[in-house]
Amino acid sequence: MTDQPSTERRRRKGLDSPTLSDVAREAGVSSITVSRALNAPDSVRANTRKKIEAAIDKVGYVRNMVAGSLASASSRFIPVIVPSLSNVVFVEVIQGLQATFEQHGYQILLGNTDYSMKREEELIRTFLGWSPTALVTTGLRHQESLSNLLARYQRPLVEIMELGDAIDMNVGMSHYRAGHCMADHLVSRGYRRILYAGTQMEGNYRTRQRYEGHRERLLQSGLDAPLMEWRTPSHFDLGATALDAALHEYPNIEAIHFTDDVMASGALLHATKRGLKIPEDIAIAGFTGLPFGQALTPRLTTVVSPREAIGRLAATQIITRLEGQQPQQHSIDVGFELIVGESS
Amino acid sequence: MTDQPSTERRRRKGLDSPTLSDVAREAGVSSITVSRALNAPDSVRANTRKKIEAAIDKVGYVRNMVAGSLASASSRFIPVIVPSLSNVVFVEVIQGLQATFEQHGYQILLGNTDYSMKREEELIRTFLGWSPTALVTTGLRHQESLSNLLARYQRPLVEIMELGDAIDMNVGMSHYRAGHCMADHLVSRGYRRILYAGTQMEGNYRTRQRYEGHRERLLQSGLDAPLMEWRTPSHFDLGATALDAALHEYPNIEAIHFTDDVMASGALLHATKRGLKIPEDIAIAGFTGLPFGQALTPRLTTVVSPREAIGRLAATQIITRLEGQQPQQHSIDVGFELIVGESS
DNA sequence: CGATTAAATGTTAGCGCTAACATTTTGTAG
DNA sequence: CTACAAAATGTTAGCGCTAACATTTAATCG
Repeated sequence: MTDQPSTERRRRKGLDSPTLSDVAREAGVSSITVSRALNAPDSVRANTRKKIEAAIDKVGYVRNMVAGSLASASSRFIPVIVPSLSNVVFVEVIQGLQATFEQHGYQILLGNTDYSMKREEELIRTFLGWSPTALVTTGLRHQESLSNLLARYQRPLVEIMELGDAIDMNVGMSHYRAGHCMADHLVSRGYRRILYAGTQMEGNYRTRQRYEGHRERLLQSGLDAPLMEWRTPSHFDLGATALDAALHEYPNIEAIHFTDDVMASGALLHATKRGLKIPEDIAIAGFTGLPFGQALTPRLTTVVSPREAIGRLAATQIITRLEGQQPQQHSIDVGFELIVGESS
Repeated sequence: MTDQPSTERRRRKGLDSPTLSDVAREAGVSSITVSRALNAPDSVRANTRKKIEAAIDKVGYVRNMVAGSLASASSRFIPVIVPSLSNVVFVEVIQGLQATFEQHGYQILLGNTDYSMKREEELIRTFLGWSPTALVTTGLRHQESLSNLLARYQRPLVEIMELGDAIDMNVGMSHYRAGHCMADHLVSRGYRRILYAGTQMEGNYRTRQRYEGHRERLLQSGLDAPLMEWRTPSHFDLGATALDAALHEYPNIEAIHFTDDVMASGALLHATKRGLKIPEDIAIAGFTGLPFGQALTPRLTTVVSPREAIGRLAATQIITRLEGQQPQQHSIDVGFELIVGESS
């Protein structure tokens, strides 16, 4: 008769840690007021806010973001999908994104596709379960089912790295034009037998877009546009291997336009070691504008794009939209710059 | 009389997306069974599972991870705190962590401290609000208040990169011994006037631990252990600057032991450009074992540690514990390897 | 083949927070 | 000092899922 068994029937493990109501009780207000003090401090009187802050300290309150996200159906998470972390380019883009998002209280959920569109879709589907505030993914090409999904997505979405028909917003550059620009440089330097060489052109199709631009420019001058491709990831040693292979396959080649600075630098260093004169015996060009390419002698000719800026701009586009405004433009061309070193 | 206004009083925005119960209704089971089919497929009969899977497809169910995390008080998030993303070392460690965690369905929450212990504490406190499953942070030194917090943390915790008294578990190497090892190499090569040079030794105190080891070895042989330090982040150009400054300050110097391969490579390239012979005029050594250091001529002498393995091992330690077992050892020494190039 | 046990499924009650609406307090003008 | 609007705070009811216990169904055995 003394107990009330039915009342006590179930008990959840309930982390003993204090909750909003503990803080509220301590501060002598209701829990929604504490919630407001945390989420919109200006909507609470300074005096009340002070009491709440004291109560938070006193009880050692740690905010439960999960509960908040469930109640508000939004999580302050922003998934960022990149194809690789081995390529510095994406790391720098991420840094730009992170720096900007952090200032606004958003947290990146990093997803790595390894250049697989299937993986991209899986990752995005999983991340959607976290009620993300917005979405950032790499490239404009996706599996059809993912494109459909994204087209219906109601929150800000930025596709980065390239330019074109974006689902929502877009920050990037034209890889076609970058390839065209480098080819133009090489042709105008007087090189005629120019090889395009690199790796992973299936998965990283932007590499191939640069080749298309390159090819177009060579054809304009009535030149052939030979191509050599490797399947393994880009690496310094592969640059060396590629140079040997290229000289074997095309003994008269005058210039090699590599898909990236890593291979180009590897080739450049290897050429020097082989006693080849650069650019007299062979000219070398890269893409990306990595610091070590510019530290070499001769300096590597390359095309550089503002990688961290891509991240910052993408984040800014999203923040603008989240603040209820429309960004100036839905598509931002960050452009690129030709860096002419002594390697060409 | 037809309406029931009181029943309809409030309505939450309720994302129209289907929930577990929608799936359950469709499959003709209860929602907990659907939950089990997702979380522990083996606990549901194959037949039932099939019906549920069909229902999921039919209604287009997307799992709400937030609700699940709240109900279970655990989120499958594992925060990873690193001091920098500009240093490839940490990127590779993250790749190792991610690869392993992904296989087990855990998601990294990436935090970047910029070598600030204050920032580290802020990040961890925020991440704790996400009910993380475990925690990974860099280094053994933290703000006192954070150390106290972590000491009370009830879930797996790995401190990476260095060796010593860990709060819970530990994966790393001895930076002291690495510095000692390189100094030993240089001394045994016959160099006597050896400079230690590098950057950011306050924040990245592991750099200084290597100096301590270096210094100890030189003192053993009765040699001086001069030190030059810059405040700016490591960079190829800084390596060049450092070389000039070192030769100006210590005209007779025979060898320079740099804090990292980036500066060492920058110095090496700059020395070659200046017409200095390596290692005859000046020997150069680095730390990290980055690919481009090994692509140079002469190859850079350096110390390499298994960076991705650190990540994989740290993740494995955590997984082991989450599976209810005790890992073989709480502290794992991944060691390091001296790579002797032609630069020393 | 009924008794016993194990496996599968169901019922109920929250997890800790915030949206939506309700009420009280404060500020301001006449 | 009242009337009214605006600002601050409160009440209530979930968000969508899973822990804990309850019940049903299938499997095993003498």
